[in-house]
Amino acid sequence: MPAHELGPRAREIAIEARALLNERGPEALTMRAVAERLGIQAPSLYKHFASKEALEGAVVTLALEDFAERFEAAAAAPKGDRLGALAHAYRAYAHAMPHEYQLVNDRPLPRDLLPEGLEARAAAPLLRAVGTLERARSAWAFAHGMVSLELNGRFPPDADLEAAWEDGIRALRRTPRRT
Amino acid sequence: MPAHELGPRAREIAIEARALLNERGPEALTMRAVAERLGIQAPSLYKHFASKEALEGAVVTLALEDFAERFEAAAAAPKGDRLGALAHAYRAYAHAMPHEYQLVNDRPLPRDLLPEGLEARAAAPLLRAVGTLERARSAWAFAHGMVSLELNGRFPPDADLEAAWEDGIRALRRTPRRT
DNA sequence: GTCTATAGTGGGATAGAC
DNA sequence: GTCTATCCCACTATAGAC
Repeated sequence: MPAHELGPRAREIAIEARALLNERGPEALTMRAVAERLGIQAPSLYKHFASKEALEGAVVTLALEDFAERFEAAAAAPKGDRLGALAHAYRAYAHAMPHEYQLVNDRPLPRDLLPEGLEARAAAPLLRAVGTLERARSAWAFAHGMVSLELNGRFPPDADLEAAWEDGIRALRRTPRRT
Repeated sequence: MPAHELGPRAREIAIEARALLNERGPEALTMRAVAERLGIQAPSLYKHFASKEALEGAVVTLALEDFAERFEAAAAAPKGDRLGALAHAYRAYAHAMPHEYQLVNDRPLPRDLLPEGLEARAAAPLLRAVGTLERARSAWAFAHGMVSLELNGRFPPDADLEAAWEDGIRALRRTPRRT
């Protein structure tokens, strides 16, 4: 069952699972722990989700919907530096919910468990801001790469990450050449 | 014990573990499976590595050494498009050994298990090619982001990834402004 | 350096009653 | 929708003999 067709109880479960993920990380996201958080027993969850994978799909859906809202808001607000605003929103989201970010972005998307159109909705603001598909993809790759390396502590502790972000954004802000 | 001080038998074990990782993925990298591949029992491995984590550290070391060699070779060869050559080598390495790439790059580095200087060695060719730390970091982020999104199937099946790579590289090739 | 035996942990999932 | 009881699996790791 796709996440957008969940019953009310299933939705509550997904919300708690998401909270658990964000508070304690992906390894803590077990059926047992989700159940405990809800004050029920683990087997009861299987009345609402066919498998752990299905529950994770619902969590990914909640996460993508939240991200899309923030990303759309960032695209709407500023007059001038739209790409910079999107980059800032992207980074802020990842830093606010690093575990969730990685669950959504560091592995294949469970597309069959997502509402139709959600993935495209999340991508749309960037595409509108940069104008071409190649640039949207290269800009997304830059942002995802920065976030991923940051979250995993791959840059030196004294690295000036603001400078790296600014450098990449400046390079990508120029109008891409038509091919 | 750091990976560069391994005994000969430990090194053999690490090499088999690496092969197992590359052939069957990170989930298949268990002490049992490594032992089976070597024709011995899992507990025997603990005479050579204190823990699974230590064995993984040795695998990461082998991987980084291999990557550094390829990256250095790519930096040495071409006269003209050095950044493009490095990007190509980076991508080719990731595509050749996707599981290994993710083990090394999609999580924190176990720095205490690595030979001194290896991390810096792997980064050096890019830094030399682009000249500034910010640009080295933003270019690395772009390459890592592209690879990560590619390996996880996050781009549409019909996406022109060559175009996205070329777009990003072109944007990042320009000399960064001095700050 | 390898073995056997085994401890200990934690997880996903099912059956069937209420 | 929740429960109890239970199964089955897989994994890391230790002890002690050879």
